[in-house]
Amino acid sequence: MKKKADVIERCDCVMIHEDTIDRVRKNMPPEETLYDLAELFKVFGDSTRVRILWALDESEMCVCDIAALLNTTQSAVSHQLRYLKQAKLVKNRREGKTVYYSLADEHVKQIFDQGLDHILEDGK
Amino acid sequence: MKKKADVIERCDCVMIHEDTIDRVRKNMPPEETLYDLAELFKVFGDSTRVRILWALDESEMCVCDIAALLNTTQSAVSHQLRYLKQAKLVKNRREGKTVYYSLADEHVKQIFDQGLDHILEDGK
DNA sequence: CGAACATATGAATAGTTGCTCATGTGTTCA
DNA sequence: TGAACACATGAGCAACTATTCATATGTTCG
Repeated sequence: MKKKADVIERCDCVMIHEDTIDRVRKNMPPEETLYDLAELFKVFGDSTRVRILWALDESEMCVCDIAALLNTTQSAVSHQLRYLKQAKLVKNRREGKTVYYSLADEHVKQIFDQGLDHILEDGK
Repeated sequence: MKKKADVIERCDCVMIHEDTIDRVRKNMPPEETLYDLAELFKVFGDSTRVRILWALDESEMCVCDIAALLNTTQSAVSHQLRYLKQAKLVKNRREGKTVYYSLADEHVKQIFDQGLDHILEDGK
């Protein structure tokens, strides 16, 4: 059947459940949305960034404070803060020589809590 | 002061807010927990895996179906499914030659929804 | 058993990423 | 103005990752 060949371009199997595929496809968000979603979670997928975000959820902090807290370098923290700012998850304000960072999104803690649920639940 | 030198090993700045750092440190979860949390989000940080998980939230599917739906190869899907299974996010059952995968965790959709909130909110 | 099919997996590769190191920018203060 | 400090940033590198390709495993059926 020609239709099948059109739909399945890269799968080397014979399609088994075409109705399922069509139904699922209809209910899926646009591919771009899922791509953006993955990009967001990529931000949370690094322990340095997770620790920074968790710290900022506790208190506004300057770059030097964060570096000391995480026992890493100022440069590494600064690079990650730039990343986090691009993702609109943190904001900053300057006060003299010091730049204070804080959370820019109230979802962060909620997302963390959902993730913790998973981790703690099955004792992984 | 000697104490400062002990605390700040890798930060090349003079510590400014020692009280803030101490307070935040007390309220932070153990480092291992935050590491595990980052590992979990790393799973969600890839659009192929996000699409697989979203699809499985709609319906149980076999490997071939998923590959056709995502327009990718059976091998790529199979590799990612292994990853997802290790993360305890999917489970599978065999029925003859076919292996059906489904979600193993009801948190997945909730975590996705939280993430979507962030994306849609500020029109990123 | 052997062919056909669905899936799994190991090795190789191209692309990505997080850190370090060196240096640049912006601010304060003497 | 220039030294000192906090922070930002570009280049380079080592480590990781997602896919592809080839092949192996497991199942059904004639």
